[in-house]
Amino acid sequence: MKKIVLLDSHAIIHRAYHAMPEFTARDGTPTGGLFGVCSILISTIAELQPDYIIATYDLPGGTFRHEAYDDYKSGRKKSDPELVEQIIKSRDIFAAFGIPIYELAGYEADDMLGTIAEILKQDKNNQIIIASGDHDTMQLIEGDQVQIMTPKKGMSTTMYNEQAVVDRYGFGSNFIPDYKGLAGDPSDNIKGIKGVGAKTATTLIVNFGTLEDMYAALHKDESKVLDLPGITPRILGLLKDGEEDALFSKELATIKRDVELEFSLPEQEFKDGLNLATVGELFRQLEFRTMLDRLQKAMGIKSVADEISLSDRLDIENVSVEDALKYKLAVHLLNPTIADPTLDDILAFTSTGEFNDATKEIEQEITKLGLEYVWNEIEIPLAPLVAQMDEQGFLIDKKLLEKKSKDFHKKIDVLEKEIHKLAGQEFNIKSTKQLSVVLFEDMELPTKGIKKTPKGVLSTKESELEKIASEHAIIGKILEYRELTKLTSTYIDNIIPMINTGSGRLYSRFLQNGTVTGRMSSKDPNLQNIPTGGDYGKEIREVFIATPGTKLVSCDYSQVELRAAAMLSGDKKLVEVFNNKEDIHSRVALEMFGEESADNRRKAKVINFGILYGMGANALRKNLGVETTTLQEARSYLDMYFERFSGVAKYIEETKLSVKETGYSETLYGRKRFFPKINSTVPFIKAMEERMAVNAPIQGTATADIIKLAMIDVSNYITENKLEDQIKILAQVHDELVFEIKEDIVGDLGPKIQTVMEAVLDTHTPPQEYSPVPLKVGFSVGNNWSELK
DNA sequence: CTGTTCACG
DNA sequence: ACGTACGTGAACAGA
Repeated sequence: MKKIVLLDSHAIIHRAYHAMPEFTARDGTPTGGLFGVCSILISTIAELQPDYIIATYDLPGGTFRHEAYDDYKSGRKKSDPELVEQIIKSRDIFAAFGIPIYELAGYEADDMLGTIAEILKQDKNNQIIIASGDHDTMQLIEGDQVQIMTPKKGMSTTMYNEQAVVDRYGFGSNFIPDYKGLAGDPSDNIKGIKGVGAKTATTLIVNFGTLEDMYAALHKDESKVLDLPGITPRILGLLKDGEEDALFSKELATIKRDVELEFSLPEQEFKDGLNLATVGELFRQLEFRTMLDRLQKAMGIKSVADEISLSDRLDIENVSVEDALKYKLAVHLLNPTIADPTLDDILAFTSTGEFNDATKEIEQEITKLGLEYVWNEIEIPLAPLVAQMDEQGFLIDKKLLEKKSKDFHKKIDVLEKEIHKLAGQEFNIKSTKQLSVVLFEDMELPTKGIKKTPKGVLSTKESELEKIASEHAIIGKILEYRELTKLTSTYIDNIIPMINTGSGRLYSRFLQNGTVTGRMSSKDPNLQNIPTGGDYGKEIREVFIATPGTKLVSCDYSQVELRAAAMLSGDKKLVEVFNNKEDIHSRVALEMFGEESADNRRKAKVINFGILYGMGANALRKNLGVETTTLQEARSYLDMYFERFSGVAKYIEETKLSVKETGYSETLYGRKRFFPKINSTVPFIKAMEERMAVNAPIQGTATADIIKLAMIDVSNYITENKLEDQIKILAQVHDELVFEIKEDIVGDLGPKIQTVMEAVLDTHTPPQEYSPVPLKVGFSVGNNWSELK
């Protein structure tokens, strides 16, 4: 079975042009319509996975229909020059994709579609899908073999087969020209019979079939027509008078299927003929940065957009891929605000545009800033491991996930109905704007103490809605609805199509240089924010399963950020607590409140985490609970903490001072983050820079340097002991590594990995003085991700 | 595209 | 008087 997609290029471009904002490239050329065409093309590829794609075009100038009828399509506005320009350029897109174009003077794209479909359907092994912007082409539908894909609201689409046409019109697709002959089609300025509308036309077709058959019957015996419901003597008169109009209109509305054109399927299937380098080059010219990535996703190619364009360009520069990657890592260390730098970011280091000149400059900068350690000992050795992790993927129980999708949708439907009932009206609960109006204007719920969004609308975020939860039962329902729709759309429905149909695994992309603090990030999908908490979170983690014969293992660093804070600050008590293996939150509670009750420990925990982020009194109060804590109390807690843990206070002050002098703060291994606005005269900006400057070394030491070193050491352990087939790293979640380990060896290997991870500071002596603190790694085993931790 | 909300560490 | 606790990615609405 071959799936062949026929594109009505004009319809697609018109739709794309009007649906998209007015993009322009840097040189001012309009590209919005072209962007839309690429998007539609890519989503069509993703959805249908066609074996062949063929495009058709209208040519400028009249068609045989204009010759027959002066007013054909005369009601249409003339196209904008911007649109015309993009129609011409759109041919380049199809050319780059290797999609053949069919067109013929005197005929419309529809006639090409009709003719090509007619030829292709002779082979019953061909399935033909006509992607069209409007409903004109419906008449070409035939059973399930020839179907139409038309746009729905927004960018989504609907498929029509024969049954869908019958459901919609009440008759088969072959009667659509007859229908237009009677009822007309205002969009093409086809008149039909004046006074005959959709209802009458449908009645007549259902009873008589084609126009010709209807008129034959009518000429024979008018009473048969008059017997039909809704057909009055007046309408009969219209039909008799309009016979010529009707037959002419039908002719205009009939798509040709026998245009003389030489057609043959391309020699290669679409995916084999596609040259990514060519398409990539076109996207670069058009400045569509994300498009190549989307195309590769659509085609199920597991590789990175940048890598393709990179290797493509490297041929020209004669530079190895390894070198390019290595210097991209260096560029990120020099300017961590650039996430995942490109070749251009490397070349920006020199005015000559020569790769080799740029590398000389970059190396000097790395040395000057003392970044050699992070670059050579952490980032470079890590790169191949991240690539391995990307390729490994995570096995998913797709059946179970699909079942959960159904269950969750059922619950959502019930909640939606309840919410609409309680509100006394139907509205889009997902729209914060609509929700705000319904709750605070229509239902007049109290607005006192409810914060506004920056745009001045009353906020509907969870923390605000909780304030009025007791006022009305609808609030609880809304919060539950939110939770459920969020989880369902993000972690169920959007994950299902990302599961590789061959391996059943889910492949995320981990970026080793994706964040300013040196942390990794994960995307498409993000495996670092899969829900943990609650019943629903558990349900989602259940579908991440171990490959048969293996177990999932999680090794997570316990309180690694607080330990990093201890190492960096050298605070006596903090270091002592970790060295004595005490419970840090209890100890802080004891120091601050004199006793370690459960509630004091909870408070201490909030304070501990807040300190890491540079929290102020207001924020502390909010997190401890505004009901139970006054601002005074919050202030005194902070004062007390800094008094008892004066080493931490000193570290914070010293960090701020040194950032003002050097412009950066740094991690234990010398990774830098730069703060150009630290001396800002705007108090808020300055304060924010200071908080970030204090947090960056802590976050960076713990969840960038240490975990990255752990990945390297674990990997070395695996290679040294030839365990490559026994254990795989599946994911990194900042302070946690998730592995898949062969069942029979997991009992031995698990603890070994744990030991390796706990030893990273000993294995890699930091390039600067610090106060050593032991690292602790937790360990858990299970058959799915929900059983871990 | 931007703004809002919310999932994770 | 208040958007002032750090770092992410993603979905959705609305323009």
